[in-house]
Amino acid sequence: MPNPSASPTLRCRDCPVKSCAAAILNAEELDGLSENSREAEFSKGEILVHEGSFNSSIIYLKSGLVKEFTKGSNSKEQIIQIIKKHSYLGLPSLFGDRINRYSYAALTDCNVCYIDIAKFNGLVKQNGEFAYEILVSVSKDNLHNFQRFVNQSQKKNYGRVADAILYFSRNIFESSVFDLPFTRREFADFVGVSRESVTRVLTGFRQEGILGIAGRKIFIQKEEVLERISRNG
DNA sequence: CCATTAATTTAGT
DNA sequence: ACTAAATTAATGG
Repeated sequence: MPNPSASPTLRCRDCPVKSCAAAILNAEELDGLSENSREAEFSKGEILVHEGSFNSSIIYLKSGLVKEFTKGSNSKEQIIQIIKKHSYLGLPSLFGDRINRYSYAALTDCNVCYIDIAKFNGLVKQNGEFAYEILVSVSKDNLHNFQRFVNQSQKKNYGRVADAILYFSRNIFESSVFDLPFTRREFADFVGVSRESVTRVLTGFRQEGILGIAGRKIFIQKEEVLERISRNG
């Protein structure tokens, strides 16, 4: 028996990792979805979508971590957000635009489903509950992101880095020990601080005994202090 | 396939 | 900007 990846594609109705929205769909709708989606794998570092490209499908992230980013006018990269598994990529530029406004790159190996955009739009138009779930996720992202950006813009380097560490710990990994999915460069692009400052702040935190750091491995030793730094900027 | 080495990327100052 | 370390790609067996 050759290769298992040649096995028949998993039908959407059998998918064990359906999104909240897809969980709403009935059997026929799911079968319709199956006919309009393709699975694909990406390995760490690969680009899933390039900013500026046509928007021909929506991507559902079955597993892995993805960064959503864009280039500012100074052509510096800005990471908008980290996207966890079981959510869609490309929703911000789905409605009312044919162009992807952001790029997406795999931070870890990923499994995704490409969903034809016409099919996806069709479901949104036909099924109010499906559309509602999509709206919920778009709105939540919006709130979270704006809150992060507002906080960020009001803080200095130490506060921004502390914020990001807490963000990873609480929102992404739900643990006080984790592997940063970022290079220092990416970390800098995420928090809007220079690469040098990121390492300065991190070694500062380590020297104060707030964090343990070994390469990309982080463990939080004094969460209260991090919170205080985050609050006071 | 594995082991070396060369090249590129990353981290820290 | 520069150096050292680490990661990745290329080469040869």
